[in-house]
Formats: sequence, C-alpha cells, structure tokens
Amino acid sequence: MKIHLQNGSVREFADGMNALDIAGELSQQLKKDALAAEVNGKTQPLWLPVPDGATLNILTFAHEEGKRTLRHTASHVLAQAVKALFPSAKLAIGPAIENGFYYDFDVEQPFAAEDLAAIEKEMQRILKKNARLERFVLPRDEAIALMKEKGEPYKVELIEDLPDGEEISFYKMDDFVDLCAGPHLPSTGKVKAVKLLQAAGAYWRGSEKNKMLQRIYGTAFDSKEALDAYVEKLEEAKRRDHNKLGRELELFTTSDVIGQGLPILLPKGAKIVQILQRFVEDEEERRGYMITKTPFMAKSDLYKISGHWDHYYDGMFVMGDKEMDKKGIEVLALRPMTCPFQFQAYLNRTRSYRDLPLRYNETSTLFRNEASGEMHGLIRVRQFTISEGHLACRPDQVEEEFRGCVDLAKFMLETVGLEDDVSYRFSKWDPNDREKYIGDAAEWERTQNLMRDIMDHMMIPYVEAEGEAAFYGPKLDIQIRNVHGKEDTMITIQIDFQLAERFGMTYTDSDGQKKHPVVLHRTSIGCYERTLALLIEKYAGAFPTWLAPTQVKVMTITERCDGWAKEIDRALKAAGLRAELDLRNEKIGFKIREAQMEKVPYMLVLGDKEVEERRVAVRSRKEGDLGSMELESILAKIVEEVRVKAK
RNA sequence: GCUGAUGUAGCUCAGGCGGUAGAGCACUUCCUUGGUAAGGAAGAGGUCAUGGGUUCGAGUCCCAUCAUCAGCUCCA
Repeated sequence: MKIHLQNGSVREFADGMNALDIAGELSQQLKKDALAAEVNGKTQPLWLPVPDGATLNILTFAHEEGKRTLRHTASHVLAQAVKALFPSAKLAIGPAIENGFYYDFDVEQPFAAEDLAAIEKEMQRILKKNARLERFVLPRDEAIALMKEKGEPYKVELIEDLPDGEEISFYKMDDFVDLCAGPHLPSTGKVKAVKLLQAAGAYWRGSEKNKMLQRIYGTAFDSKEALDAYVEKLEEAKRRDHNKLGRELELFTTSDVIGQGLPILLPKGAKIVQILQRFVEDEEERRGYMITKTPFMAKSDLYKISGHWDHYYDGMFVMGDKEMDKKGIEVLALRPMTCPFQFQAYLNRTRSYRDLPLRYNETSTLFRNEASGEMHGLIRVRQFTISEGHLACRPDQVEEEFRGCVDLAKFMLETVGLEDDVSYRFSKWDPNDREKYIGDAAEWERTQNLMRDIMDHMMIPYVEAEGEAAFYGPKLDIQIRNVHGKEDTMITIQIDFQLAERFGMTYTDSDGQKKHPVVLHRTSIGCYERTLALLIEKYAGAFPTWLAPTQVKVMTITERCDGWAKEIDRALKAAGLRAELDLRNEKIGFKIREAQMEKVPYMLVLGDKEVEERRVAVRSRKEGDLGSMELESILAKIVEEVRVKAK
C-alpha cells in the first residue's frame, strides 16, 4: 500500500501495517518516540492499521496531540492507581489538559497529601509493568451493562448521554478497563515521568448543582528531564506571582479587618497606578473624550432601568434589600458599572446628530460583590478602578468608533509592553440561555454580525466564545494569562443596541426624527488593579523606568559626599524624576543590594572621586556598573528612557 | 458559594505526647567612613487570626467566625 508521509513523500509499505511498525521502518528513534498517529488528519492509536493511500503523521511528544495522548494515558494510569488503593472510588472523567491531566473521582474522603504521594508511587509501579493498551467497542446496552457491573454510575451516565451512532469505545490495560474515546499510547511504559500536583474539589459536569467530586491534577512527560524543567518553571512562576511579589515589593497589602477582595495600595503601588491613570486620562482627552465624575451609588430606580436589578442583583452591594424596595423604602446600591451613570450625563439635554459621536471617559471605581472564593490578589477584587468610557454614536459611526476603541486599547497595551501577551475573544450570547440576556434574537444576530465584520476588516485574530457576552450585547474581550496560565479579561469593548432605548437616550437626526444612538462600552487599559498585577508578573517587579516607583537612587560611600549627593538629588527631581537619597551610614555594597532588591532602575554611587570630579558612578539594575559619567548625560539618558516608556 | 489546606514578631519560618514562646532578616542604639548584592555589638518586638468550649493548665485538643492559598463554579 502507498502511504503519504508528513514530509510530502509517498512510500510503499506492506498492506495492513500499523503506524508503529511504519514508524519503525522509517527510523528506530521515531518508533521509540512515537506516541500516536495522525491518519488523514485524525489522531488514532499507533496499533490500528493504516489504510492504503492514507496521509500519515507519526506524533511524538513534540506534537500537541502526541503530548495529549501521553497525558491522557497517564490519567488512566492515575485512575487505575486510585482504584487499586481506594476500591470504592467511582470514576468520573479524566482528560488531558494544557500542561498535564486530571481525573475526577467520587470518594468518601477527600484525598490528603499523603494519599497523593501513595497514589503517585502506585502509578510508578503500574508504569514499570509497561502494560499494553487494548481498545474494544461495545454496543450501547452492553457498554452500560459493563459499567453497571463495575459499579461506575458516572460512566453509565456518560454512555447514556452519548448521541446515537457514536462509537462507544473502551481501553483496557492489565485488568483495568475505562470508557474512553482515546486515543492512547500502545503501552504505559512510554510515560517516562509523572507527577501528581494537587487535589481539589470539582463539580460533576462542571455544574454547582451537582455533587462535588475530588479531582487530582498531575502532569506527565516523555523524560525525567522534561518533567524537572517543568517543575522548575512552576517554581519560577511562583516567584513571579504578583500576589507574592507585589507584597514583598510593598506595592500592596491586605488587612483582615478591611476584608476580602479589598486590597490596600501602598505608596509604591499607588504611584504606579497614578502614573498609568494620568497617562490614560491625558491620552483619552487627546482622542476627543470628555471626562465625567459620576456618583458611586444610586437608587434602585436606576438599576431597574438598566436591567442590573434583575440581571445583576447578586453581584451588587445593596444598602437594603428587595423587600424594603418593594415597600417603597429608598434602597441605594453601589455601582457595579458606570454605564447607567454616564447615560444620565447624556440625558442632561437634547442631542443632535451633530453632537455624535459623544465620547465620555471616567476613571471609575466600581463595586462588585464577588463570591467569597473568587478573590485573588489584585486580579479579582470587590472594589476596583477602571478606565471606563461610553460612546454614543450614529449607526454610520459605529465602525469608525469601534476601530478607535480597539486602536486606543492596542496603544495602551503597546505602551505598557503587554501587546504580545494578549489574545482576542469575540464573546457572543448563548441563544439557548435567553434568561441571561435582554433583547430579541434578530437584534443579537444583527449586532454580532456587525461586530464580526468590523473585526474581520481589522484583521483581528479572535476566537469566538458563546455565552460570554454581556447581558446587553456582544463583546470584544482582550484576554491575558497570568503567570500561572490562568486567563482573564484585561480589556473589553462592547456594542450595545439596547440600553439607549431603555434609558430613553435619543438624538435628533438630520431628517428631524428622534433616534436612539448606538452605545459602545469600552475600557482603554482595563482596571488598574488587574493591570498592575499583570505588569508585576510581566516584569517580575522590575518595572520599566517610566513606571518604576523609584527611578533613581543616589547613594553615598562616605558622608563627605552628602553635599554632592543632595545637589544631584535636587537636579533629578527638578527634571521630573522620582529620586531617592540614601545617605545612611552603611557600606556601599549594602545600599546597592537593597536598591537591587527593590528593583530600582538606576543607582548613582558617589565617593570621594566623584565629588572631586563632579561626576557620578552609574549602576543599572540589569547591566551593573556602567562606570563614571557626567551628571547631565545620565540625567538625559534616564529622561529619554522615561519619554519612550515601554522597554 | 463549594472542596481542601493554611493562619506563631514587620517578613520567612522552628515550636513530637497540652505545662503561659524561639531563630534569621528587618527595626532601634552604639562602634565602624567602608568603592558596586549583607561590617560588628547590644537592645526592643508576640493578648500565638478572632470568639467560645474541654482541661488544674491550650500556640498545641474541639466548635464557630474571619482572613490567606489552590481548584471548581462565577467574572473586569
């Protein structure tokens, strides 16, 4: 038979050969590395025969699908090990995920750390046996009977929910059988390194209405070295974690008596936010935005118009409750969003089509009653400040204004140096979950198509996500991953064809008709707390000079240099730099060590020599000793670095 | 909100079986004036997260609450 290989060549092999044997004929190394086969674009186990004329790609650990296959098999080994040690455990699901795998179990007792160690040991024992995997297919009733016999109710449920005609496959290794679509490795011995990372609760089928199962996370590699490298990467991520580093660098802290999700920005953290905020507000003004300052709270009346009272009540801090409200007692709520407030500014007077587009911005503090388990450092908090803005425009202006919002967001990302770290998500509604949204289906589809067209024109490389829209409209979310790989929205730009009507916002068009403007909701840099968190992680605390809370430290070797040091400090401050003076009676090595740990970009070291020559010895935090320079030249260098911002 | 872990000096952490707390760094004072990541000495710092309970006696055991961390669910 003829097989098309991945390099484009066509080769002849004996009929009925499987992928593993073909790999062996190509090279012994490839046979050793082979984990799965991609046959005509579909991943399958290596031991299945390859049909004549097929296109074959042998997948190794270097391929994403190869990796997944290895880890998927590792998850089965995990299940086998758990069954061996905890025979009463019920199996749920166990997929490969981005950096490893997990398996969910229903057990009476949650797994303790010692359990994980024991399970990992058992896994090593199983892997050593290098058992072969076999695949078999059963008709639905027999498959259900088998899983009932094995006492696996979750598997029975999974089979029952499979659509008709779907092949129901099982994989068997030793005496362990698991329902699984596969593919899998030919034998468990190909998993060379495995590590269990943690145990945690997880709801069956991802719904909080269901029972909470116990999930074990682990990872697996094709070599011990690769596993060690990965573990080292996790350690490095921990060191960069904004929640740890941000506290160590005294950017923020929290207080038990203030409460969850309410971080305190310390002077250094607040300084960075202030720099960003001033920069954003100035840039927005340059782009035609008008600033508003709207109240932090409003009566329930406002939220009833906006829909928040019905769609976002649980997310708000309400002073009072729905019962009081029904009785006519005034109930105020802190604002979870700025939109309805800025809309009131729009409603201040009648608007003409000539007034549009109208761009409002506000550095807006919002309050959201996040569930208690959600809070995380500066990334998920209950009170945050966002570069919020709303644009009212005519239908013919939507595209240009939307482009302007994207352009501004991109400009901000470039300025802070995060442009390469983001991805774009087109967040759509879920037509099957009408409760969550307002407006009719045709309107939703029309708005979404419009948004998609604009983004296509702009060549934005987005992924579509159903069910992620706001309740009033679709969003372009600019997503970013934190140091642990967890994704969050940094920036969002939304098109809203609905709230203007609800709020009675109109403009008089050129034909004299009253019309509702289209509203764009947008942020330019996101919320400052979250952005600060991402910047801490991006730069591991060593902020670009324009953002560094302290930009220059002037430090003396002996007190004979104090006079010159003070002169320099004054000159730096006069040039608008954030300088600090270290005149303490300490050794220079000590002062430098401290400044290095604080990640101050520049250190100016002064000894008798510098005083005599009226020069400065410059040290950069990343390049070390730069030698002696004229004060004017280092000052100009730093000022220029601040001017160009990022990097 | 759910599952689990954790909470001892400003920070990082010790304190088998219950007998009223200890180290390093940081801080204060003194000595030292020393050229690119820690000079030396002395001192001061803790109602052991909070509130109950068991006990002759609780940092240690039990319960509740609060906070922190990981994951789930939710979300900027």
